[in-house]
Amino acid sequence: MPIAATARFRRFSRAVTREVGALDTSFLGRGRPLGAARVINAIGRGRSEVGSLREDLGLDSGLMSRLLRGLEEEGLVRTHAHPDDGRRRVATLTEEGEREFRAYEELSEAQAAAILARYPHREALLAAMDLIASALGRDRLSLNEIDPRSETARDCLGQYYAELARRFERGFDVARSRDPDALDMIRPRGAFIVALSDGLPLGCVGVKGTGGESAEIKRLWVAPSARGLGISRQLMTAAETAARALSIRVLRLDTSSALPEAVQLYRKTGWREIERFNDDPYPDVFFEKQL
Amino acid sequence: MPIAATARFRRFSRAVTREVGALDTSFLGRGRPLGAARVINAIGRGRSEVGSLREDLGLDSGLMSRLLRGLEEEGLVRTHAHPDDGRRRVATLTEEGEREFRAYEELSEAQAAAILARYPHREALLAAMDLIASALGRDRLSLNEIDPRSETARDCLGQYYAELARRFERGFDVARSRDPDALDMIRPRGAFIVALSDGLPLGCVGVKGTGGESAEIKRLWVAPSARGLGISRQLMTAAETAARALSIRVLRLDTSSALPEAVQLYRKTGWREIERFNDDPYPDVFFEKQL
DNA sequence: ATATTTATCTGACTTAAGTCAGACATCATG
DNA sequence: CATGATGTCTGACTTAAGTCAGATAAATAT
Repeated sequence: MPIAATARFRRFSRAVTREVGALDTSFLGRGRPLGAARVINAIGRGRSEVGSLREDLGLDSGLMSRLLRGLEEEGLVRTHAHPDDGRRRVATLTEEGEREFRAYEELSEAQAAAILARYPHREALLAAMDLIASALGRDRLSLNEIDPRSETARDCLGQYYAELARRFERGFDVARSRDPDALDMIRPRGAFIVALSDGLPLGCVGVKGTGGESAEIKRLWVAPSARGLGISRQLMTAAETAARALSIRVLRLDTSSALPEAVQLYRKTGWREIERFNDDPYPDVFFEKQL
Repeated sequence: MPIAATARFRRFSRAVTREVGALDTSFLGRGRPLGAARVINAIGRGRSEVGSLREDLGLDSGLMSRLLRGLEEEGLVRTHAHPDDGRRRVATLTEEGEREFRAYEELSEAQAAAILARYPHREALLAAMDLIASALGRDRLSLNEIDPRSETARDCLGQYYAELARRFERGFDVARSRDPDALDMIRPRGAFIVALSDGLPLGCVGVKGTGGESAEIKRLWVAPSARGLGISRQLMTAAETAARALSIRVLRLDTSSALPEAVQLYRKTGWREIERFNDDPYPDVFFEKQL
């Protein structure tokens, strides 16, 4: 490792903890100690079982318990036994707790906006932040099957089309391509999978079913900031698993020699190149895989 | 502001505080509370007056005092009165304190290396980190006059030459260019100034004197990760100030139309384009400024 | 020379955070 | 249904961090 690398890393670490770290350690001025504020936020984000809360926040069970009692007394949280296991407890926010959670969210948004407003070249700064967040958080990636008509899915697809437009010499027009019908990518015919990191979509893939034993892989995309982290491979594995669960026996896909990384990936993961099987004007390479 | 910007920022902030922030809040396993460790590090980095220590670490004077007493008892720190002002106190590390400081540095380096080792595409990751650190730390930039033969200066110049080689169509060879003699960029003939952010050099500029009333500006360079933050302008201002202090009345410089940002900057800051004044093969634009 | 300001220090607090041992109820298993 | 394991809770601690009101001594102003 070159000597300078750690120096650069440490400079980054200092700059960030000074400017950004304060954000996470601040109580955001709501008159509540950090621990309690963190619990409210964790519950607000969907962590509800006490055990997983504890793990998430890295707290001792005694401390966790006391924090929850405190929030209960404040009227922000209610706890009840887990329906399947009376030992475990589940915490939920009361209406007032929800309000408090939203107040924290708004303050946090406002702080983020205030910090960003201070710097020029915001897009470059954000792109660098995306890259770092993706690299650091790569083991926290979650693959979720969602509705291809949902906002998250449309967000991914929009970025996918924009990228194709940039990559193809003649541009790309969705209308001219065979846009898979959304219903073909919903169970039981097919599936649509997104890779989420901390809520932000970083990639997607669709399995477009026909109702029979064959299906097509469509719309494989990974955000530029998250490339090189093996996300496309994870997405493809998830897509194949989903296809198997749908009793699909053979998968096909079309792609383009203008996307060499994609072609490479398919070659390396057991796909066999086949003859053209459609008359879509954009693709010029075709693959098949038996499951 | 687009809605997504704050979400991206917050994702970054979470990822970073989780992975990197822990570095700064950890005691690095030396059996000493964080506060004391931070004091050792601040002194080791050259903060010695108690007042500036306090400001740097953001501590109450009582707390600061107690931390210093603790470290004195441990035999790591010695304090004595400031020679010019008996009220102020100056803290220095004892030999044992120095050892302790180096131990912290080594642990911190090792942690940085361990984190970096986990990620592929290290150069891209580090470039993103540089960009962010420069943006966040831009008000912490310090301009220092140093010896052009020092390691820091040679580091800057090396990057400068590498950049020229990339930018010029025919490449760049230092030997073919009129490399300013280092002695001409040291007082009393001239000066060499670097911009340091948290110890890392982000830019440089040289004032190459002749011994008379005129001098040349040479080697203006800013690290790619730190462009667009106004550093070159700050460097030029510092160079002009240094030139005035050396009783120089007229500054000249040569540059190239292959470096449009530089040409732009000179035009905007009171420089007048003049005729070619040397036969260096690389430059094709020439400027002059009366001080 | 005296009064005021400034930099640091000391003592007496508070608060947040975290640890540990044991209590208690519930679940899984023979 | 007895047994041990599991998840949560309570009480009794410790430690780190930080606050605040003076005390003290040196510097500066009047």
